[in-house]
Amino acid sequence: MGTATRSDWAERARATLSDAGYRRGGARAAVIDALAGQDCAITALELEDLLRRSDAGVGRASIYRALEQLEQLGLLQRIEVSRGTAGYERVESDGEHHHHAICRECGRLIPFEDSSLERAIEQVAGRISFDVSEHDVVLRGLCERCD
Amino acid sequence: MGTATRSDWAERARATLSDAGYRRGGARAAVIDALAGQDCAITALELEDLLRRSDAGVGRASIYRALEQLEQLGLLQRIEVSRGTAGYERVESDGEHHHHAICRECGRLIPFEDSSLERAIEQVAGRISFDVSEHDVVLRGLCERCD
DNA sequence: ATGACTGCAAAGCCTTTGCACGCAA
DNA sequence: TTGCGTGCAAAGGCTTTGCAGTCAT
Repeated sequence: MGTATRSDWAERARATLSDAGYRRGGARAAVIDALAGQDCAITALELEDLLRRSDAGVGRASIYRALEQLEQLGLLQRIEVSRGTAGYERVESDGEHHHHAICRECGRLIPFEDSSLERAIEQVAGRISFDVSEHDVVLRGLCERCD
Repeated sequence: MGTATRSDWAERARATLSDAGYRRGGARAAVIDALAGQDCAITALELEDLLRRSDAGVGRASIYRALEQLEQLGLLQRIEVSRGTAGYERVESDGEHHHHAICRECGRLIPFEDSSLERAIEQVAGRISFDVSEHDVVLRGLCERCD
């Protein structure tokens, strides 16, 4: 109970965009649907590939524009997945989220969750004079395959 | 006692480079000296400006090359300070380090330390099958000036 | 003398922007 | 009909690479 589903996110994204005054369009709809099916961060170029294979294909610029809009509305979180490349993943309405371990050898992303880490971050956020709206933790090293 | 100083870092950097078979050169020496004087992350282009003003000036390519070498030797940590731009800061030998709150309005970096956060990260590192060599925490939001 | 170090310019890569056309409202 | 949404191509910004000259060892 109370568990957010992927379709919930897509629904919320459409509603939020609508409330923000955005119209409907095929490209952005395709981007939203694709993001709804991801389990972890995906880059703009990976998204472009994915959309070219399955659906009709979406212009690269439209993908970047959609990602930026969704990020600004708090529906996506942007993280750096490799030198100079950004990945995006859904922000769930219930605040549930994970962080990433990134393998410096193969670039693989391993997601993990940790409640005491979250607690520690909340406490830090409370004691510094800075209005924290989001946070991100990255562990770097070698994954079990590359070790 | 036991407190690492900036010159210690520069000294260690020179020794580590030497041990790794690198020769001495003016450009890299200037980069090391400049980094030794920084309190927080600095980008390659900021470093270029800094060096052009004070000393003789160092080619951009040499700066990037030096930063990469120092990072690979574990003497620098690379962090994304803004969309698509990397900042570098010293890695101290005693493991002492800070993390950053980044203002989404003005881009300012506010460093902070937190021991319980470090403890939580160590525990996470211990329980996932991933060989963690470094970690990074970023808080995003508004700084007190922009709030 | 040998090969690393450096600087300049050119190329790369991801991302953003300009512009004309199409579609939602 | 209005002007947002889209796609293509071009431009941007940071970073890397090729190459010839210089300097450390």
